[in-house]
Amino acid sequence: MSQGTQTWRGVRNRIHTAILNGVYAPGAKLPRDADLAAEMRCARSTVQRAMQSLSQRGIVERRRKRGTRVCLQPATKATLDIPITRDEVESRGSQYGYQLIRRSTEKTPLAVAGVLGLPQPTAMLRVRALHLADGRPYILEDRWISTRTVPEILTVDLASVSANEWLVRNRPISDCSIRLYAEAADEERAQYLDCRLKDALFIVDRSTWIGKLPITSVKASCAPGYRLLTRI
Amino acid sequence: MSQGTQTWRGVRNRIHTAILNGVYAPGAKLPRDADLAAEMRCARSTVQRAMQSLSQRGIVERRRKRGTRVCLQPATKATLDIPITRDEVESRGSQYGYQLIRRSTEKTPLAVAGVLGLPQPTAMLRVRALHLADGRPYILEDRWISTRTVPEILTVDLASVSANEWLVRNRPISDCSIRLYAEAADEERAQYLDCRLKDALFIVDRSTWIGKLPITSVKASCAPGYRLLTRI
DNA sequence: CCTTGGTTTATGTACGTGCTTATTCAAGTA
DNA sequence: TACTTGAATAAGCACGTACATAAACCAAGG
Repeated sequence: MSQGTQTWRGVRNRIHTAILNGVYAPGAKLPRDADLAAEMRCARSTVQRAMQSLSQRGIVERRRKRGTRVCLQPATKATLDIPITRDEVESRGSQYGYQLIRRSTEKTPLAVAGVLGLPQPTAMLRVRALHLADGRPYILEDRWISTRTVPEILTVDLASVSANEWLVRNRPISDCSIRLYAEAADEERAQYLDCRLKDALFIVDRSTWIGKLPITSVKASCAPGYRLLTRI
Repeated sequence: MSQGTQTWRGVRNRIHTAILNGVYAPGAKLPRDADLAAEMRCARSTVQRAMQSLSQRGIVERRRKRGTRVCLQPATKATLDIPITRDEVESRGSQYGYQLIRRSTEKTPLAVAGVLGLPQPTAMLRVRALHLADGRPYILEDRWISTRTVPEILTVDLASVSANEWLVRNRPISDCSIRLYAEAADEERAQYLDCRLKDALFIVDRSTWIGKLPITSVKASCAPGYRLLTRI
């Protein structure tokens, strides 16, 4: 039964194609799991497994008691991998380099306090650093780290190990929010990234928390030519 | 036992914190499911459910016979929703508008044939269109559609319904590849997007297939100020 | 007519069993 | 030495049952 109708993938595909063929219109309610199971001649748990996959993909929506319905607004769901920068560079076969630019303690700007959910600007550790690939600028990061949540960061030698790496390897996170956008290079970034003023930069703005406690917020400016790809 | 150790979330959290606390180092092998289940006093299937979640998040890697090991290269995994542009605009509370710019049949450039996996440039339907939010330019799309895979597209009135919408609502896809990057506005895009030459544009370059057959490849240039956010 | 509280219903979760399948490892063979 | 074969192993899957929980529905009471 490698591909048969009895496997949860098979059941998922049958339900999916039924939806795509209009057997169940967008917004329509599907039969209850038990009935589908009977129809498909499989166990309810197999239908459940199939439905789990379909709802993760945003194809159906399931609510207790309300039942299962076909999503009204289909959206492409894509998964992004944002690895540690060192790993990203090395997996491309390049030589990784890292350079600390500045380390200071400052009050967060309102925007940073805002995304981190802080009621008011707070003093945090600010770290600016440059990641290099084969000696050429790759990503310039401007990072704020909460010294309340991560006091140990003050004892780390950020000239030899990047905050990026140290945090990922030492601090669990429970929540993460990412904003992606484009921005023109200002003078400082043009200098560090070795590009021209107003060149289009790809920006990855990421904040992380453990529970409700903010850990860090980074604005990563990627050198021109950078591309972020989705996984499958 | 809403939060107890017997629920799969509970088990997942216990295993996760054990990993984070270094009980299982990166790359290390975890006990087999059955042993973990005994240790946690739960069924093996509960451990399986927990592991399913952990491996989806990229925290552990599971292979038959090889067992479960902690991932070596932790990467933040984020999920992007790319909705139909109309839905995106309307869910922000704006008025959606759409305007067809040009519709033609041309041979695909090498780059487009390349991402779609075609051995050589092929004639396809090319559609350029502008999506508007509250009457202002929002996204300019330059789309190629395979008339071999989707011949019906030739009969669709693309002046009244966007290809984006028609395809999503009428054509199932099995694979999708997305590239995100930044690019400077050229003269044509500056004109349509009502911005200045060389302004930084956020680009979403997306290709879709059904099986091995290419459906469409779009390069969407977003108006300055556009931000793509991750879901949760 | 509105509130309230119980009943019903459909999904969510837990468990244990039995079987399948990919992979490794070691022994045996050319 | 290299290549094949087979046994052992650990995850993957399917099933059936039992119970938990959220939400919708309905009926009784103020």
